[in-house]
Amino acid sequence: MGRGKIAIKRIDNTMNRQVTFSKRRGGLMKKARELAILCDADVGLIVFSCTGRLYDFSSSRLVIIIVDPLL
Amino acid sequence: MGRGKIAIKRIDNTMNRQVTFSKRRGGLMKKARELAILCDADVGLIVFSCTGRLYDFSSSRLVIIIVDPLL
DNA sequence: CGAGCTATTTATAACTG
DNA sequence: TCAGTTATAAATAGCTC
Repeated sequence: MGRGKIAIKRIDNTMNRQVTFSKRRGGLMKKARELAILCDADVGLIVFSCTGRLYDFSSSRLVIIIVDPLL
Repeated sequence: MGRGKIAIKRIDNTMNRQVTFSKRRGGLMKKARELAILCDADVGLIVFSCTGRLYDFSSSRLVIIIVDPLL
């Protein structure tokens, strides 16, 4: 989606990769939440950026336990 | 997206909810995989349908361990 | 029903200040 | 860099068979 079509492969340019990561991470989280609400499903989502930062979403009946993100 | 706009709240009609679940689950899995590839991130996604069926995606460096889906 | 079809909405790639 | 804009690609709600 967007002004150009992109192939699904690693984005080489670091800046573009960071920007895409931020935007798509937000979109994915939003859609995870919507699926949980619309369909009464339990959804758990964990995302680690390549720099090791953690982002997550979990619906109310689900718990995500991260034991060691770096292993 | 689609022919009509929908509010983000539980879909009451069972059949519609099942159809939406199937479609959106597929979309969410696809986007999780794309984020992992495009941005070199680790992504883990778990979805339980309201009937308890499990669907998941995890990128190569991540392992999802389900201890007990029903608890 | 389940699989496929589009009219629309939504997400987002590239652009801009 | 960074938040905001916009043109376009992609997802999908309701429909069709």
